[in-house]
Amino acid sequence: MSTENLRSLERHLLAAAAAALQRNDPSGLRASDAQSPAAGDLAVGCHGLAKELKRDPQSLAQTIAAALANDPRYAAATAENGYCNVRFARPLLFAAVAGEVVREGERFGRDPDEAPAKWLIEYSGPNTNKPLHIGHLRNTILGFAMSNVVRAHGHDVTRYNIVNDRGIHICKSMVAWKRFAEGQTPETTGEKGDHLVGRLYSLFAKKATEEFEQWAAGPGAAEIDAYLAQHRASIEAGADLNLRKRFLQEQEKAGRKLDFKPAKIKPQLYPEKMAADVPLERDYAAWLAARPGEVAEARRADGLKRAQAAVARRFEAEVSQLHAQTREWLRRWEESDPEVRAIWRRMNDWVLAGIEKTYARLGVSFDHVDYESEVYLLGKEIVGELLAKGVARKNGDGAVIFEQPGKTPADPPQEKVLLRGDGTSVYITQDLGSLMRRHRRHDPAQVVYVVGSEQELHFETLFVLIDRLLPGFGARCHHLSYGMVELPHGKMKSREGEIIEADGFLDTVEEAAGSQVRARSPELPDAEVKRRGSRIGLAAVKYHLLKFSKRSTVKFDVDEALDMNGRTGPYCLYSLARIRSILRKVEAAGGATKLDLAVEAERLTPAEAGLLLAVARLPETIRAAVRDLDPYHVADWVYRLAKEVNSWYTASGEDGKPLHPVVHCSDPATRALRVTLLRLVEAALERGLGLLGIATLDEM
RNA sequence: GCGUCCGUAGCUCAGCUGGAUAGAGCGUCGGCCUCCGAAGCCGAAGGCCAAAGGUUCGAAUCCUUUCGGACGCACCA
Repeated sequence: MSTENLRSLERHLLAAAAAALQRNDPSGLRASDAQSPAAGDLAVGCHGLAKELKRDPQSLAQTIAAALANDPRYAAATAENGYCNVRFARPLLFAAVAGEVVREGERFGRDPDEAPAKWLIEYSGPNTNKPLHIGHLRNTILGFAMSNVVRAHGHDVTRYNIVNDRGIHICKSMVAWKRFAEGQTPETTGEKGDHLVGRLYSLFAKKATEEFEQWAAGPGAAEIDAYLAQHRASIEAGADLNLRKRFLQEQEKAGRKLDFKPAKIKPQLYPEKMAADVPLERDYAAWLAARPGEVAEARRADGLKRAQAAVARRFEAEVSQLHAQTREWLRRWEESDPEVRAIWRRMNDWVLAGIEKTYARLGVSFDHVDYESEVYLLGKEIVGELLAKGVARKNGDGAVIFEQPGKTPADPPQEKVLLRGDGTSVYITQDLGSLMRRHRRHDPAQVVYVVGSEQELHFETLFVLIDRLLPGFGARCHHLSYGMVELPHGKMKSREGEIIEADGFLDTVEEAAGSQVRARSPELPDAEVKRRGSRIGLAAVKYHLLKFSKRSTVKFDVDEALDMNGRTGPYCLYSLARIRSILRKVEAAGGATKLDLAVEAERLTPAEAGLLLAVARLPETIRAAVRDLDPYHVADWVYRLAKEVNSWYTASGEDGKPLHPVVHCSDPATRALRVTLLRLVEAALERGLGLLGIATLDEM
């Protein structure tokens, strides 16, 4: 069997093209996909070289085409628009693609030219005060897929999880449990551990609000009044701005065209904008006048809200019993107080057991788990080193400060706190600790953090800092930054309970998929319906989270995620299930005859050659995904291949007869060829979906 | 104010190391189940690629400015 693959075919092509032009190397020439299967397999673009030689691209393409016409490797070569479109000899193309798939087997898709390197990839990062929500879902699915893809490229990947198991938020759940729910355990309430603790966290928020409201209605009332009086002007201005916003939104809803978005109004820009539309301003005055009671109420309520928010800060810090106790528990935790540590350990175990179950159903895993409670002390040491090296300095109250330079002359340097004045650690202290520990353990060539884009600045700082301690290492650390997951009506706010919690959401999708399976196959046993529904539902969710490039913010429309038609996970699964169905029928009919490639490959139609080319593009797809740190490319490749094969096996001629029958193909040689082709596509789809963390199905 | 990212079809998004008629899904409209699975296939309509300048033989892609949007600029994580 040939040892060639698409890439070597491409290299030969470029070399031959360069030789035809009497060039020593193919610089200035670029190989790309042909415009359509009918045009050819690949194309050599001559524009770059034409510029260099000050010649017409088309004449270069013609010279190449003429030279290739005599080369047995090529069945056709034509010049068009400065491109030389090339069709490989069929047996060569088939042998190269099939050879690579068979040769590589499980490893199909790797880059043989890439030297394996040690990669660390961190993703998921759960908190031990609540269950996973869809934000974690995007992170976890993305990180798991990325680690699969980097591994498939040929690297040695270690998957890392970081558990945020310490800090004030954990103490809130603990205080809520101790005060309001002592005695409750996952066993007594029947809840999943993470859900129980998450409920306690919400309970804390609820109790804290009650505490505040009680105080605000009693002893705090005077303080709020004082605040209102003191900040009257700005409060009224704010309330008026909100009223205007409401007015403009109503206008837009009513269909009135506005030349700017009312969603966010910059007060300083506002007057000119409004002046530009005087009728609008006049209408606003009328709108206000028409509802005096409502306007007064809105102003009052809005003002009160602002005042309360302002006063709440002091309340939390100085008055609240609940918050005081939480801070006390955090302090006791750092002092290793036995009672606090025991409760902490117990509740963390509940949460982690629950989250572990969610990972299991998602089919994701990790090689190492770091706990922030274990690395923050090392982090403090690292900060000490930075201090000793003069990278950081202490400020007046003892906090350790790093001054991060700005990016432009207009960008002022920023002071980042690495350690609080009281010696307790902050976010970056812990990351410094875990990163250093990982470096010592693994000496990785590359480190990837899968974390939302809102933390870009944080990682920039982290990498700059680690680079001062380990010169050169900072450049090997990367932040796989991805866009947020938003609900249809806006941003998720976990404190207000406006989240889609992962387990419940997965249940919904799996059930929805299951009921479709049931509708299509009424005779199926329940267990099988459940199994298929679960796979299809998970495929839908995972694909939905990987089908957009990482930068894109995902508006999490549940209906869209539930959609099983079009560019979705279930579609890809369906495509593969159909191939398998055809292959089963072939087996049942006695299998296929042996393939004599030299002869039968000539029967390949352009669509079939296109299918081969699509399969062969996995390695370069993986290369792009690793280059961009974005598994999206693989998701796209899977869909395109599924689409192409779907189109191929359903294609019919004018008479309505299938153009590419397999089971019913009367010519055994063509049948053998198609069976082989389908096996290649099957293997490729299975491989691609596997990289995305999507488990496939034989039947749907 | 400063920084990062973004503005492409009605909607959601690809394409962005400059090159062949700007692609896909959803939605809309019209076909296709005596024919290997209709979670499917085929076709149609729909775009001054935010705007204006520039660089270039050539710009959705590079540069500048303006407008619009998201995120960040905590001794929170």
